[in-house]
This record gives sequence, C-alpha cells and structure tokens, in this order.
Amino acid sequence: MKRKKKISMKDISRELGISITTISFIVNNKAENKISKEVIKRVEDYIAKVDYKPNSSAQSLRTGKSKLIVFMVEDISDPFFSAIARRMEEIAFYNNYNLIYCSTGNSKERTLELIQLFKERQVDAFIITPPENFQLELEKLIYEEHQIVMVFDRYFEGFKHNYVVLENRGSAKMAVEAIYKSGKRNIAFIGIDSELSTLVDRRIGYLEAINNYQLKDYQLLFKFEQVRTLEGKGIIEKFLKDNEEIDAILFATNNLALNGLRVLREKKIEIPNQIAIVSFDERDVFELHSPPISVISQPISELASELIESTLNILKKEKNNSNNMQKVFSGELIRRESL
Amino acid sequence: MKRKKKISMKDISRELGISITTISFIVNNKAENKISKEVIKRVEDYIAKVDYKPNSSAQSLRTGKSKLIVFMVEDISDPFFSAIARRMEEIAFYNNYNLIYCSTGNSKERTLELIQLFKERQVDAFIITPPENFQLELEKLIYEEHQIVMVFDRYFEGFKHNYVVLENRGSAKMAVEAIYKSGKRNIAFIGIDSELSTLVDRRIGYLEAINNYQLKDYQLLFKFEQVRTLEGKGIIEKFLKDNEEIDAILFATNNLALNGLRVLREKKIEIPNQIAIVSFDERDVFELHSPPISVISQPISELASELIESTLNILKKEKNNSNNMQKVFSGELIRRESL
DNA sequence: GCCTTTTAGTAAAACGTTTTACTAAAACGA
DNA sequence: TCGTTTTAGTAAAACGTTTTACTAAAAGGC
Repeated sequence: MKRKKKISMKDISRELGISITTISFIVNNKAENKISKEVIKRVEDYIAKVDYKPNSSAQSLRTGKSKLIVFMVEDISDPFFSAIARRMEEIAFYNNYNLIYCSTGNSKERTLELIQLFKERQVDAFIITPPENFQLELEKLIYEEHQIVMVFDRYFEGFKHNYVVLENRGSAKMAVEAIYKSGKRNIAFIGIDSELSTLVDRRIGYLEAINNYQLKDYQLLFKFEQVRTLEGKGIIEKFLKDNEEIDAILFATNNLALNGLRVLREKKIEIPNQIAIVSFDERDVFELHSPPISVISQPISELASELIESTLNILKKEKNNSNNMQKVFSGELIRRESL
Repeated sequence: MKRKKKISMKDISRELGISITTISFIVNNKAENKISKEVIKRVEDYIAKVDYKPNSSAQSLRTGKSKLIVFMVEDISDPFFSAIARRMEEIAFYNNYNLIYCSTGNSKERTLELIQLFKERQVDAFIITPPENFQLELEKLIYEEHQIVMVFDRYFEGFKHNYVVLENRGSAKMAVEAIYKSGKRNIAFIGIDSELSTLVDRRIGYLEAINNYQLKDYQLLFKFEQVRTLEGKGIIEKFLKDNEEIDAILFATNNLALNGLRVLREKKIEIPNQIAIVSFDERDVFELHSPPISVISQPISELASELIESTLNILKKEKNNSNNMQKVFSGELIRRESL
C-alpha cells in the first residue's frame, strides 16, 4: 500500500527552479511587493495544478500554532451541548480553525488528562465547561500555563477568567414567578447537589422568589451520578409522596425533567392541574410532550457565536488576553400548557 | 504574556548529559535491552519531575501519523450521531487516539473541503457518513489517496469499502409486518427522496412487505432540504388529507417523525386508533410521547464499538487494509402503544 | 558615471521528534 | 592473547515549514 507521496515546497522549488522561501511567501500571501507578479503567477498556477497543500504538522511545529480549538464539554451527547458545538464548528471552520470536541463527563481527573493531551497537541485555545471544584486547575491553566481559555455554562469566583453563561439566578426566579402567578403555592425545586455556579445560581434564584412570596421551599437535590440512572425515578417518586401538597416543580436541568415526567406519567398525575412543570433548556421532547412543557430556553445560537467569536478575537490579538471577557445572556421563558 | 517555554528532549539531553537518541528510545519504550537500567531510571525520573511531554506536531511531522481519527457525520447535533460519537471518543481516547468530529450537512462540497482539510492535518483515518452521490470521491479517497476509510450508516455499490450499517431493508419490513399484524391495512411510508442506501433500503423494505401483503403503497418522499423546515409540516398535512384512508405511518427518520407527530397533534388525530406510528431511531421524545411511539432502534453502543475498534485494528496492521470489513447490524423493534 | 537605494529574491537555521547507521568498550571464545 | 561478538549508547539526517539575515542586480539621484 504505497501512498502517492505528498508534494512539498521542496518539490515545487525544484520543479520551478524557485527557492523554497519564495514559495513560502507566496503560499502565505506575504509576497506582495517583494516577489514579481510573474513569479507569483507561475507558482500559483503550479500549486493549483498539482493541488499542493502545506503540511500542517510542519506549520504547527514551526509556528507553535495548530489552528485547533478544543471544545471540552460535559457530555457531547447532551442536545444542548451538541447544538452549541454544531454552530461553533461552522464559524470556526469559516475562520480557518478546526474545532475538536470531547466530553469530560464532569470528572476532574478526566478533564485534567484531556487538557494535558490537548496541550501536547498545541491547541490554540480551550473552550470548556469545567467540572466541579476545578478552580485551582483552571487558574493554573490560565495564569501559569498561559493558555487561552474560555469558560462556558458556568464560572468561578476568585480569579479573573473569560466566560459566557446564562443569567441563571434571574431565569430561575422568573420561572418561579410565572408559576406563582398561575396560582400555585407549593412550588418545588428539583436540582443537583453541586457547587457549579449554574446549579447553585438556579437554586438561589428559586429560593429568592420563594422568599419574596413567603412560600415554603421544597428542594430535592440529586447527586450527579444519580441523575441519569433509573434510581432517579424512585427518588422523585418518594419526594412527591413525602410532600403531597406540591403543586408545581421547577427542574434545574432537562435530564432531571425527563425522569420527572416519567414519574408523573406513571403515577398518572395531571399536568398542570395537579402539578405544573417548568424545566431548564429547550428540547424537542418538551415541545412534543402532552401537554407541552414550559421551559427556560437558552439562546443557543447567540451563545455559540459569542463563544467562538470571542475566542477567535483573543487569538487574533493575542498580546493582551486580559481574561476579562465576561458575557451573561438572559434566559427566555417559553410558556406552554404545563404551566 | 510569556509562556513558560516547554521542555524538549534537547533540554533533557543537555541537563542529564545523555544523547537525544537515548531519551527518545526511553520515551518510546524502545529502550529494552539496549539502554542500561540505571540510565532508563535516571531519565524516567527526570521526565516525571519536569513533567515532560513530547511535542505531537514534531512527532506527527516525523512519523507522518497524527493519532487523530476524524468522525465526519451528517449532523453532530442529531442525537443518534452524537451518542455514537460520545461512545467512540471514549474508546479512541483509551487507545491513545483522539477523535475529531465535524458535520457535513450532507453537502458534497463541504464534505470534500473537510476531507481536504483533514488530509492536510494528517489524520490517520476517516470514519464518515458520506453524502449522496459520493461514490466517485470516496473511491478516489480510498484507492488513489490510500486513506483509511470506514463508512458508516450507509454504503455504496460498485467498489469495495469498509462499512458498518443497519440492516435497513429487513428492519423496515419487520416494522410494516408488525403494523400489519396490529390490523392496519393502509400503511404509509414517509421518507426522503435520496439515493443514500439507508433511505433507499428502508423504502425497499417497506415496499417488499406491502407487496407481500398485496396492500396499496402510500409514499411521501421529502427533499433533503425540507426535512427540518416548518414547510415539512404542511407537506405531511396535505399528504394525509389527500389520502384519508391511511391508518398507519412508518417514518424513515426521527426528524420526519417529529414533524409528523406535530401534525397529528394539531389535527387531533388519535394514535394508534386512527393512525398507528412507527419511526426509525430511538429518542427520548418517542418514549415520553403520549402515547409512546414504537421505534426501530439501532444498537448504538455496538455500532460505535465496531466502528472505532475496526478502525483501530486496521490502523494497527496497516499493511493490508483490504477494505473488506463489512458489518451489518439488525434493528430492534421496540413496541409501544403507538402500534 | 558613480554612489546609494530599492527590488526581487535566496541561503540557512530552526521548530522537536524518530530512526538509521555507526562506534567504543566490554565480554567472550579459543 | 587476539579476534569476534555483544552491549550501551551516540551522531546526524530527515520530516516540511517559517523567518531572519543576506545579496546581486536594477533603478535612482546627481
């Protein structure tokens, strides 16, 4: 199995009797007022003819840049993240960058391994949804290893870093307020017991609204590991049994809501008469559910553009990555019959 | 912003007074019975101490290998593909490879561009769901450019290539048979007007079953571009109006089914009494729908393992990539109340 | 016509590995 | 003891770029 040997600058140089340097200048559009029109033309024609493409490993070795951006996400099979990925990929490609994605599974060790690997691969920037308790590692990555980092979906206190997040506190509050106005008074929050800002903020938003209205709070907090298991259903079931007066639930993530909906269906609990529902994150399943589920939706397309474009910007004028790109987007309440 | 200069073999060599060659041997575990225990120990200790990691661009340049596998998929935000990606990524990582994904959007031009780009990046293998009418390009990629290629979700006639697909014809047939046995006699097929084997085979399977039972066939074939648009709903609506006797539908893809379900809901058509439903591909939305939708489910985990492991195998003993790895998986009918 | 500047280009080093071909010293065999 | 083999290691080329520093020839200035 002999591959046709790939053509290199040296080959072009030999063939055309022109120095490698000149070829390089032309390939990189640095030939302007340096190399004559005719030579440029001759080289460009030849390049087109033999379909020459520079070897990116060599470029990367020489320049220290890879034109690679990594998108490290909690779980690429989560539709929220994969939708973001899809959009970013598009824009990156258009800007001559490639996006690599990978899933951290919210594990610290795995995240560290992955970061290590991508540093070796000389990626130019990290766009990352860091796992819980990752502040030290992140700070090191940014301030000791001087990598370009854009944090997504969560943020940390205590050191400056770029991030793009949803206004989670306000969004949760808005959801509770809408539920309250629909007449419900025993509003529960089903969330995750995590220190991630995303999850903490949603919980705080819920509590703020509950306190404003002087209501009793009902909180069910899952362990991360339990969220996607069958076990989860049992937990919700018990929670509802123990608190029969609950007449509304705000789910902090779409996965939690999925399990919640399964329980409500099995128990034949009517939505919204017996229990009203709002969940974070839009998904087909919510729109097509009977009745359709109200959600706090995140502006996917804007989030994605902001993430990738800010990153590309920082990459462009690398000198002053001051790590002060913070952007907070508002959630939108999509009202459906579940409320 | 000055990055701490990364340490190289040369640095280690200078520091320890040992030649670069020796370092390289040790790093690559080729030191066995060649270099003395003590030297190996000394180098390994130092490497651990300074946390040296080889520069992969240099490795890639020198060896021509990148340890990169690209997964080019129709659309990474399709849950079927992202689930596959998630699983493959895991296995690849475990084997010291990295997976890059990207979406072709089923466009030939874009696919070609992407392939070009990834060849420049020296990816070691392509796992790809090629777009329609891509046989010539694919054949060239495999037999002229001698790339390692694994085709997924579809295959072509006329030249030998590796592929992993579902047994689409039989699966569709099985679905129609199940529908028939539930008593329905006017069974429609809503698919896509495409030459992709996936879509053709599903249609043929439908027709075979229809012919066996001597039923009338009702086919609605979408253009690719229409599938995800709102327009799609109108088309289905018209189709059902024009063929009022239809009492069951087999959807060829999950996206089509989504639009179908929207229409049935709007028109308040009862499932399964008025119209029974089966769709290809399992999704949360089908399980949680009221009533739950029956599906032909693909064995995601097995598909993913087969894809990535076969690819890794070919990579291991590259000499004879005979392009004769063909694997066909059976679909499973998950019966739910929609049938 | 001679000195200076500009134009159009080139040579060579460097990026960090891997790998082939080599060698000095030690061990071995008789 | 002397020639041969083995051991433990090394020098140097190569992979394909980019970039700095250089130069020969042409043009310009007077």
